[in-house]
Amino acid sequence: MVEYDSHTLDTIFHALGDATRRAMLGELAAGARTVGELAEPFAMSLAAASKHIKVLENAGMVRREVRGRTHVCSLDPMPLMRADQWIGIYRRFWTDRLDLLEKILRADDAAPPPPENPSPQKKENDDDDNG
Amino acid sequence: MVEYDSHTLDTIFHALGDATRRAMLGELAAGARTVGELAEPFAMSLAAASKHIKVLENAGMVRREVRGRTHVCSLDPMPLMRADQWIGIYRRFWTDRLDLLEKILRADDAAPPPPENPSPQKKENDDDDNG
DNA sequence: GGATCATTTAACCAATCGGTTGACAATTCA
DNA sequence: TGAATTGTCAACCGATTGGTTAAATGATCC
Repeated sequence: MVEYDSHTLDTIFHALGDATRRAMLGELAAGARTVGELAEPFAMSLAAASKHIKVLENAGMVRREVRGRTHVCSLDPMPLMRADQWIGIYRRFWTDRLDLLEKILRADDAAPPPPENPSPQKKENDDDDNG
Repeated sequence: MVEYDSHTLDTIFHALGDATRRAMLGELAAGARTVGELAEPFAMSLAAASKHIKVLENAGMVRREVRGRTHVCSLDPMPLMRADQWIGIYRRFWTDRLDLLEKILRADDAAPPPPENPSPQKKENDDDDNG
């Protein structure tokens, strides 16, 4: 059984909740980068970028190797794996939904279209509650 | 090609970055719940819980159906699918790492231990660490 | 109609966030 | 040695967050 430390997930998801940090991870996916290289694409001070990197580092997604006066950062994917595992609990919900959609589309294709029913009331398929 | 609207991902990951909200999603995975039911397990005011629900709703993960004076919430998994797709880009990084680890462990099992690797010195804790 | 229930809204508060600038530390180069 | 490079740290700022309480809204019950 996978154990999810909620504080750890807090920091992981919080780190992912910022486009700058996600872009930094994307850059690191292509290989190791110095702090300056990671900061360069963004219209912000080096200090601000440095803070973002620290957030990623605290979340465990970035490792840092101090090499002389430069800090070389690299991706550690394990926290992303943790996040993926958490989300994975819900995978069946969207696969179920997509399967159902596919089935409906296929039936639509084969049969004349049923009368439109855009109302919020659920009709014949109200047995798909997820309980 | 999947397109990732960065603001959407911001709100999704931000919504997931709070243990209360993740617990609410877990509850909703078991079926629809009223606002009061969702709020009940938490040591906070109903108003605070209502705000959390609104964050989830704005992120698209919770749908609300007003039924008389009660609001019935249900899970919409599609934003979780979006988050999963974004994280999925990095999947190969951790699977590669786990594959490598497995290979090393297998070799370790069959042969005498190789010289320590060049990373920062770790105390040897090679006791039964079941991954 | 009036009380009660379910929930939102408004106003407020302290803490955190994401950014700035300026000073500092360490390393490298001339 | 002195100057430039690389990056962090500290202090500050305005916006947002996560919580509170009190009041308001709307539906239901008697």
